[in-house]
Amino acid sequence: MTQKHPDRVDESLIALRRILRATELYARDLAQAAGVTPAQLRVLQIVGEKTDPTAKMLATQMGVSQATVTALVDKLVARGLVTRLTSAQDRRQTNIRLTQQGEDVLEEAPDALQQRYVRAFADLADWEQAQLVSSLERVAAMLNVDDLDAAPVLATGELRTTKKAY
Amino acid sequence: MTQKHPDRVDESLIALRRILRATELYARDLAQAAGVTPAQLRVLQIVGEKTDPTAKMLATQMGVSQATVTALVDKLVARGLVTRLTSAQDRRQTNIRLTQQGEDVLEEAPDALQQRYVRAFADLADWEQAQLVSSLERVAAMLNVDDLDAAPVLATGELRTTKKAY
DNA sequence: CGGTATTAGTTCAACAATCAAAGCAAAATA
DNA sequence: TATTTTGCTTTGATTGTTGAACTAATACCG
Repeated sequence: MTQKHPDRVDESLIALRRILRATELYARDLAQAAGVTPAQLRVLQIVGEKTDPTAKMLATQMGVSQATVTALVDKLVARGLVTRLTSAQDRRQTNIRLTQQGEDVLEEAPDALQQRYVRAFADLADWEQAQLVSSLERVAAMLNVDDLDAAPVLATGELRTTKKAY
Repeated sequence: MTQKHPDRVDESLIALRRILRATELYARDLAQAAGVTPAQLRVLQIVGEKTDPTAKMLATQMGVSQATVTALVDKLVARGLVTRLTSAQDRRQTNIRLTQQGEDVLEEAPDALQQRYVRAFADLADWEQAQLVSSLERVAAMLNVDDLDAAPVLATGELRTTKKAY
């Protein structure tokens, strides 16, 4: 395929990088405002979205080891933001649940970045919204890590030697 | 303005989170493959992009304190990947420069994620590329990224603009 | 000039995040 | 029942991170 605008891939990468950087930097301020660390806030957010996730689910979702989740949950328990519940179905499992205090912390987290985004999104025309969703989902699919994980060994060597001039 | 499709903002947020998660998770694998930690790889990448940045510039770009940069650079110096140079103009400043070994590490980082993205991007039709760039830049603007110069680098993968060899 | 303030960077002490390895208890399997 | 697997915790170690105190160089101001 002929590439008419070789700069575009750079432009898209730059925009992506700016998005990543903005969200990453903001995550720290947000966590600090919530009175917890960024990693702890991530746990709180996931626990708030799912219903009583297990430690395993948290580890998978966050991409860290179970040992790390144990340490993080320990601290959240010590702060009274979550509780551990031994699963009735499988007593090896531990469900993590928000306490009222934990819900309050999530509730009061002033997620200005997301709010600003939501507001700006709402101001777009209908077709612009549709296009944005379509583009973001396409990028997400293009970055899909699951596919990378499916063939890790093949990826490295094959992709590096492939000279895909564009 | 009337919102005809209230689900769309959620869809876009979900897609954004997938993008963030994919890049974050992949960053660790990439750093491990490069033989350094994620934070250290970020330093290497920034040093590789700019020309002899100061510690202050690194701290600003990464969004961390100078003390953190000092610690990170210490380890990279110990591994022989960068060197410290006292600035001639302002002898308070320290410029960080890649060693040959540091350049090698960057060069050999098997950034499969970015390569995958670039290849997928290249396969898009011309108008699709244009739409994608437009959407991503719009999102970046919506996040109010009045940011400094972002390099065309995705997560931890380096884009070699001079060679165009993905 | 000389004195003071600012800036760049390091050091230090403390805490948070992270993981591998080992261990333990419960469930699954044979 | 015996063995294996699974889910989680504990332990021990390393890295990342910061604020505060410190040094050195530059800038500012009378």
